[in-house]
Formats: sequence, structure tokens, C-alpha cells
Amino acid sequence: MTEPLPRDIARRFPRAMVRLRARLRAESEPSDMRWTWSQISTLNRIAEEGPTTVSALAVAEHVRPQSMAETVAALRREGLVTAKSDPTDGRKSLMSVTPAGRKLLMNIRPIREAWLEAAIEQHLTPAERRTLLEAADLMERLADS
Amino acid sequence: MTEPLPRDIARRFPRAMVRLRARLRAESEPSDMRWTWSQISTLNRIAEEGPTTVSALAVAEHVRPQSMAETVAALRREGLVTAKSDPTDGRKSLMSVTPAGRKLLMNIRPIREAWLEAAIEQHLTPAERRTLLEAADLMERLADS
DNA sequence: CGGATATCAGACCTACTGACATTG
DNA sequence: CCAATGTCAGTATGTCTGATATCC
Repeated sequence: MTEPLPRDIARRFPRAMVRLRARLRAESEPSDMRWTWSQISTLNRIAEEGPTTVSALAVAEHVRPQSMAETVAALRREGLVTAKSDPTDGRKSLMSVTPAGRKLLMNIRPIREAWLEAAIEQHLTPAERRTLLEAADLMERLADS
Repeated sequence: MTEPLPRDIARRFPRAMVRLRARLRAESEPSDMRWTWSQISTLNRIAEEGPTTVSALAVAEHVRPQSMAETVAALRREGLVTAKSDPTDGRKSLMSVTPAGRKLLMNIRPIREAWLEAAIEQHLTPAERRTLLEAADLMERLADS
């Protein structure tokens, strides 16, 4: 195989994301909408990085603080995340995952993820599955580069 | 390498998409917003599949006809797509790409794509680039499965 | 006072659902 | 009359920008 040009990848990859994302949305049902991917990604981030602030989360997830505040507010309303004041800095409010939040991260499998899992099971070879998993790593690396 | 479980991929891949998508959005500027990815993906689809209807596009892109109608309306407002009545079926309105639309598809490279291209260039090895390009194919295959 | 953090208010984008007119 | 196509209206979500209060 010849070496693919970064330009070609940059053109085709977003299109693939648009289409897979649309299909995932189409396969979801209103009940799945209880947790959005932004929420799950953020919950994962809080779980990984320990008590942290909305501002730090906003930087990590590449959104504005106001946007992240809304995502975190939803997680708090659902009891997945708790906040406590930073004793050393009165401006900061430190977010932590609650036991309910950890349990959710362990058990979550909404319908659209189940659909994706089934699609992978049915349509991809083991080699192709490895490719997809490696690509997930590369995507996160690019996102944080 | 052991065989990755579809379930693990189904968990991690959406998270990678959320994060890369957010970074791409963060790297875009208002001027890029002239064309959304949904519009470009749809324009590509019309170019590939020749004159076609809004309903058929909606099925292909996995969105509701009303949503696709709005996307196509934007493309028509910008002169990238033209509509003509189907002479054999008065209900149908057939969409085609205009010369301006084809020119755009040839030349488009908004800032966020340029950012992605540069990030791939700087941070990924040739083997990793191949992985990403293969993943794009797999993602489209899953989307249409 | 300047910088960082958080929050409130308003806007927009893109998807959705529901209702309806037109055509086959 | 029913199915398919397209359009209009209203809603929800997640993002944005701008303005403001609080704390270091």
C-alpha cells in the first residue's frame, strides 16, 4: 500500500465521522438520550483525573467553560458528580464522581453503543477491529496534540 | 496483540469521536462555519449519486427528511446545488451539484481540515496514517451496514 | 487593579416531532 | 383512499459570545 497523504485523510475522516455519528444517532432512542456522549466523555475525564474544576475540564475537552458548566450541571443533577469548594482557593469548585457515577461508568451500555457493538461483531474481521481500536487511540492523540 | 472485544471498541470509539470532533470545532474559525460538515458530506453524496431527491439523501445520510431539507436548502441558497422537477413524477425534486459546487469540492480546505492535515503530518507515522485511512473506510461501512 | 473562576443571559445550529398540502 | 414527497411550525440540545460577580 502506498503512503496515504495527510490531506486525503483530513478530507475523508471528518466525512466518515459525520456519517457514523448520524447512523449512531438514528439507532438511538429517546431513552438513550438520558446520557449524551459529551456527558459520558466528561464523566470519564473526571473519573480519570480526580477532583478537578469546570475550567480545567473545559480545556481538556476543548469546549468553552460555559459549555462545560452545562454538561457538568447535568451530571450533578443526575447525582453522578458532586462538587465541593477548594479549601485553598475559594474560586474553585472541585468536581468528583459519585459512587453512582462510577457504577454508571462500569455498567453503561445504551442502545446506540449496543448497536455499534453488534455492528462491529457482525461486519468486521478481527484485524479490522484492531484497526478501529488503534484508530480510537490515534484520534484521542490528535485531539490532545 | 489479542483480539479486541467489540464491546470495548463500542465504548471507546464514540468517546474518541467526541473528543476529536470537539478539538476540530475548537480549531475552526467563524469563517469556516460557512460550510458545515453535514453540508459537505451531503454535497459529496449528491456529486457521487447524481441527481437525487431530498428523501433519498435523508435515507443515505441517516437523518430525517426535514433535517436533510434544511441542509439542502442551505446548499441551494449558496448556489452549490440546483433543483429541477422530475418530469416523470411531479412529487419529486431532483438535486444536482452545480459547477460552483463541483469547484468547491475540488478546492475546499477549510481551516479545521488544514489543522487536521497538519496534526496528522506532525504527529502520526506513515503506518498510523494508514490505520486512520482504513478506519475511515470501516466507519463508513458500519454507518451503512 | 488584573487575572482566574464561575455564572447568567441571549443567540444560533442542527437535529428532532407533528401537522399538512400535493402528487401518484 | 393510501403511500410518498416535500414543506411549515415548534421543540430540544449543545455549542457559542458577551456581560457580570466573586475571589486570589
